[in-house]
Amino acid sequence: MSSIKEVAKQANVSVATVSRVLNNDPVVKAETKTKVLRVIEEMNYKPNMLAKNLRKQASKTIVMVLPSMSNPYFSEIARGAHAAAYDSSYHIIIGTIESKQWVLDTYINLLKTNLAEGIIFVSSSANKALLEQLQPNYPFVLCTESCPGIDATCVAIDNRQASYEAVRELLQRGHKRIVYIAGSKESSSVTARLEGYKEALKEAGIAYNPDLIRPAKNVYQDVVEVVNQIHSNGYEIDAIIAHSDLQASYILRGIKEETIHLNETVGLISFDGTFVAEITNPTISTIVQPLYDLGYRAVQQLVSQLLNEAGAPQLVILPHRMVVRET
Amino acid sequence: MSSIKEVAKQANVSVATVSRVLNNDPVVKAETKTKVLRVIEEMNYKPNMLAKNLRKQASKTIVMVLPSMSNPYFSEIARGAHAAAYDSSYHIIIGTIESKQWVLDTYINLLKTNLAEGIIFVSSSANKALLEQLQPNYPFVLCTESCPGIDATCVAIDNRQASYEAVRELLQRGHKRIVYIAGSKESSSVTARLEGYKEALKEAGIAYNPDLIRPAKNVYQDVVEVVNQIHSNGYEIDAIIAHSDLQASYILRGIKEETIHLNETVGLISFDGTFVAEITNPTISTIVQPLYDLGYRAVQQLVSQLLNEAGAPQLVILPHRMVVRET
DNA sequence: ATGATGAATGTAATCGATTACATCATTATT
DNA sequence: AATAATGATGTAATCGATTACATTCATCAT
Repeated sequence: MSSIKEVAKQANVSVATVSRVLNNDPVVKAETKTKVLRVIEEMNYKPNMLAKNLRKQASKTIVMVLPSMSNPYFSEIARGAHAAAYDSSYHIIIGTIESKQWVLDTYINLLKTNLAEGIIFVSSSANKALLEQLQPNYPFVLCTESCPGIDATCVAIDNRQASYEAVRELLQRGHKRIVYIAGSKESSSVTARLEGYKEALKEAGIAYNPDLIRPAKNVYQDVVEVVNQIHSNGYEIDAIIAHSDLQASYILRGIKEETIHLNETVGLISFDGTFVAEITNPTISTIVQPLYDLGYRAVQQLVSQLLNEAGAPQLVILPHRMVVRET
Repeated sequence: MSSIKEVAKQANVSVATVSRVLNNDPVVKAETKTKVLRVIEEMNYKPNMLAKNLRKQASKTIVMVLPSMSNPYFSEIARGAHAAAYDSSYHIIIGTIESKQWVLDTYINLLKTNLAEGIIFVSSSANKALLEQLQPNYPFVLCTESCPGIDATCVAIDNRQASYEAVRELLQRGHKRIVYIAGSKESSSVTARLEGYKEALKEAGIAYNPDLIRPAKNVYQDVVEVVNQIHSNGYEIDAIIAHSDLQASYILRGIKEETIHLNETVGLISFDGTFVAEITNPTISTIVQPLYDLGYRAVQQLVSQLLNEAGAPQLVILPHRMVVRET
C-alpha cells in the first residue's frame, strides 16, 4: 500500500533520496540513510517491483521450458535451474509443454511482452523455425539438446562418447545384438548416441543392423510394443540401450509382466541417472548425466548473456559417468 | 521496442483508442479497429506487460511453494497447478524449498513486492506463524496439508479415512503388527492418518502400540534405520504403512539389499499413487491421491479468491482410492 | 571577499500502458 | 430550430519507481 512518496514525506526527504537508499547508492549521508531506513522499517514499506520493472525495462525473470514435469529427469534439471536463478538473483518460471505444443506460445509471449528476459529450452522443446525467429531479438540457451543449424549456446553431455561407452560395456560382457531404443523425436542427442553406438560396434567388428534401432515414446505401452516388434522380427535380443531411465524401467516391468519375453539377464543400460534406476529390481545400469549441473549451467549461461558478459555462443559439455548396477 | 504511442501515430488515432482495441473494448468502430489491428500486425507490436501490470496493479501471477521437486508426488501436483493457471490466464511460479528454509522468504517477497498476487503452500511448506502474518493482507491456499489454528482454504484428501482403509486392508489379510512410518514433520496429515490407523485397530480389537509408529525422512538411510530399529526392539513386523511411495520403495530396496531383514511377503501400503509404486518389483499397493486435481483445485481456489468470487475459507476434500498391487 | 569544488539532496521527466473525463460530430426528440 | 442523447475518439492524469539534471550549502583556494 505504502509508496516511496509516503516514505519520503514521513522521512522528510525527497523520493530520490529514498530511492537512493533503497538501491544502496553510496552518495547518501549515513545519517540520512539510517533515518530513511528507520521510516521504511516503521512503515513496513516494500518497493513496488511492478514500477521498478517498468522503469528499468527489466523483469529479472527468465523462463525454462521443459517437455514435461512428470519425468524425474526434468525435475532434476529444474532443480539446478532454480538454484542458479536464486544465486544470480533472477526469478525463474518453469514452463511445461506436456505435449500441448500451443502452450509454448505462452512462454514465448512472456519474452515478447517483456515479462521475461530470456528463455531456456530443455530437450527438444523448441524447433529450428522457432529458434530462428527468436534468434536476433531474444536471448536463449539450449539445454541437453543442441539444434543443428542454430548457432546458440548449448549445455549438454557428450552423447556420442557416452553412448560409445555404454555399448562397449555391453560388448565386453559378451553381448552381440544390442537394441537401441531411441527417444520419440529425432534429436541431436539421438543422432550423437547412434554415432557412438556405431563406432563401438565397428571397433568390435560387429555389423550394424538398423533393425535394432527403434524410437519409442516415454510410455509403457509404446516401449513394450517396440521391443516386442524387434523380437518378433526374429532377432534374439542380447542387450538394450534405453534412451531414458523411465524407458528402461518399463522394459523391466514388461519382462516381469511377461508382456515382453526376454531373458531376465538381458543387458540393459539407460541414460539419465535419475533415482528411478535405483529403485527398480533389478537396479538399472545407467549413464549418469549431471542433471542438476546441466540446469544450473544453462541458467548461468543465459544470465551472462543478459548481462552482456557472454562472448560467442558455445557448446558447454559437462562430464557424464557410467554406473554399472544389476542390469 | 515499439510502444502504443508509435502504433497510435502510425494508425492516426490516439493511444486511448489503441488501448481500447487491445482490450477489445466494444465502443471502437469496427473500421477503426481493423485499421489499428493492421498497424499492430505490421509493426509486430506487443504490449509491454510491465507497464500494464504497473497501471493495473496486478501481475496475474501466483506462486506455488513445494518442499521439493525431486519427489514425483510434488511434480504431479505442480502439473495440475500449471494446467489450472493456464486455464485461468494466470502465470504461475513454482518455488521449491529444498530444505533451505530461507528461500521461502524469496517467494513471500514476490507477494510483498507486488510481483505475485497470491500463494499456494503445498504440504507443510509454511508454518503457522508465517500464515498468521500473511493472513490479513495476502491471499493463500493450502494444498494437501491444513494448518490447525489457521482458518484458510485447504485442498486435500481425507487422510483419516484413507489411512483407516489401508489398515483395514492389511488387517483383513491377517496382518496384526502394522508399522506406520510417518512423514518427517509433524503435520495435519500425519495426525489424521494416525487417527484412521487407531480407529481400524480398535475396530479389529487390536491394541494400539506406539512403538510401531515412527517418523522418517524421505531418504533411504533414514527409512532403513527406522524400520530396523523397530525390528530390533523385538517386534516381528507384519506389515508397514508408508507415508509416501518413495519411502515404500526404499523399504523394498532395503529388504532386497538386506539392510532390512524382513520377510519379502510383508504387507506394504503407501500413500501417493505416483508412478514409483508401479515400477518397483514387487509393485506397491497405495492410496492413490488425486495429485493433479489437488494442484488444479488449489489454483482454482486461489484464483477465485483473487477475483473475489470466493466465500469463506473451506476445506475441499477430493476423493482418494486404494489400489492393491503386489505388496 | 569571490569564485570554484564537491557533497548531499531535490525537481521533474520518464518508462508504457489504462482510464476518467472532455470533446466533437451525428442523430434523435420536442 | 433548438436541445438532448448517443457514439466515437481524444486529452491528460495516473500507477510507483529511477535518474538526469538542478540546486543548495559548506569548504577551500586565491
